[in-house]
Formats: sequence, structure tokens, C-alpha cells
Amino acid sequence: MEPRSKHFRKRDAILAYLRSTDQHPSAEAVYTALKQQIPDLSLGTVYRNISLFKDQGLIISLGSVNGVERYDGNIDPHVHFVCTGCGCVTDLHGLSIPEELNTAAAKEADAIVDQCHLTFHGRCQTCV
Amino acid sequence: MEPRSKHFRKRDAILAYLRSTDQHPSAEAVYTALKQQIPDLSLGTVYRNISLFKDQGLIISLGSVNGVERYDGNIDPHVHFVCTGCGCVTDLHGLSIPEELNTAAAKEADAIVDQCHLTFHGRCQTCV
DNA sequence: TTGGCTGCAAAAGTTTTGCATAGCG
DNA sequence: CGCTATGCAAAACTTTTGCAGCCAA
Repeated sequence: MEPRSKHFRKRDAILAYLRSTDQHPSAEAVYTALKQQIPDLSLGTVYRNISLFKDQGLIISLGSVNGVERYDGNIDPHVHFVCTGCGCVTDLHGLSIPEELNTAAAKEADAIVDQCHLTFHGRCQTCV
Repeated sequence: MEPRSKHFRKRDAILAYLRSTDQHPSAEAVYTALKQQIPDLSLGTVYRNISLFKDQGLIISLGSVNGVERYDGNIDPHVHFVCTGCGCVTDLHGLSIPEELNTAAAKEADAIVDQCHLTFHGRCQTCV
């Protein structure tokens, strides 16, 4: 993505990074990764922009893993696996969430449902 | 549940409370609720015991809602709805997680899967 | 006496926020 | 000249931890 202008350089970089990786990084991880290319980036800016993206629906939060919130720039519904050992998060693209669950959930919860997260927890191969 | 002894009075109370409510409380909420009956309860004790119960598999963590971790004393697999407005968490007992997803997930993740969380996010009736 | 549970308070870690500055239009 | 984005540092908040006291065996 071409930066819109110098003014949005950092905001764009943060979103681009979240979209480019499948690591489901934390705010700190985004900061560390971008700090190399953008030395004057500050952690506050990362948090502020991530919060913005979340509100705008440009990214989703996967919730906390070991006390740290993780984010996903891929807002297509998909399934996750979280390793309770190393905290890695991987996509399970082979699985899908049955379509009928969404409407059934909205009906039973008597609510407006806008997201559905299906997450498996366990131990990855290196952490068994 | 009858307290085993004075020695375990608080531990038992915390677990009993988690099992008795369908509110999916945070540590602070457990503390506040029990503080009335047990005035000398401390927040550290709640956190310590909750952490213990989690390790023992007596309760499960539902992840963070608005930056606060929520717990469920019902360890039977079931589906949740989380309101992004008020942060309330409700059980959707009418839905179930398709059995075949579990084995498929373990296979694709090439991992040992021990938990599966299916959570819908949206707005409850009072928060629409 | 020993070992486990707890209160209390300090510490640690994460996330938010206030303020001043700089860049864009 | 506003308005927005940002750096920096302080603050807020949640959760963990060290230490001393207490109770049961």
C-alpha cells in the first residue's frame, strides 16, 4: 500500500504490517517489528492506531494470550489455534464456521451478532 | 458445597461462587461478590485461587472482555455470546460445537487440542 | 514445628492518556 | 491558522509476587 502522505506514514505502516503478517502480533510486537524501519515510532502511536483500526473494523482482536492482546489484520472469518505453551497463534484455513450457527446464535442471544470467533487451544508440536 | 475446613473456607467459597453463577465473572467481580459474606477476603487470594483452578482445569478462562479476564465455572463445552457494549457474557446452550471440528482442528494444527471456544460478539438487547 | 492459605502492600506488566510539537492543508 | 498525528512520559489498571502471620496437623 502506497503511503497516502507523510502525515499518515506511521498509521499506514501499522495497518500494512498487520495485514502482511500471519503472526497475529501484539501491540508490542508490531512496535518492535516496525521500529527497525521507522526508528522514531513510539509505542503509544501503535496502541492509538490499533485502537482506531479496531473501532473501524479494519482489524480484529483475538483476545489476550498470556495477558497480551493479539490482533489480526485478516478480518475474513476464519478459525484459530492458540498454543498455551509458546503463545503462538495460527490460522486453520481448512476449517470453516458452519453458516447456520451465526443466525442461530443471533436468535438465541436475542442480539445483533457481528463477529464469531472459533478458537482451539492446546499444544503445538514444538511445545508438546 | 460444605467447606472442608476453616483452612479452605475461602478457596472453596471462590470455586463455589464460580460454579453457582452464570455471569462469567472477572476476578474483581468474584472478590466483590464474596467480600460481603467474607469481609476479610483479599483480592490477591482470589487471583491466586483462580489461577490454581485454571491449572487444575476446574474452571476455564473465557479470555479478556474490555481488558479484564473472565472465568467460567462450567467446564462443559458450550457456546458464548459477548456483548461489546456492556461486556455481559451469556451462555448459548442451544448451540453446540460440531464434534468433527475438534479432530479436524487437531489434525490441521498438528497439535494436541484440549479446548475449543466458540464465541459470538455483538450487541445485546439493552445495548443495541 | 512444618506446611499450606491468606492479608497486605509493593511490584510488574500492559494499555491509556495528557501535553507539547510538528506537519498538512 | 486550525486540525490531526505523534513522541514522550506519566498515569491508570490489572495481575502477580514477596513477606509475615496464622491455622491445622
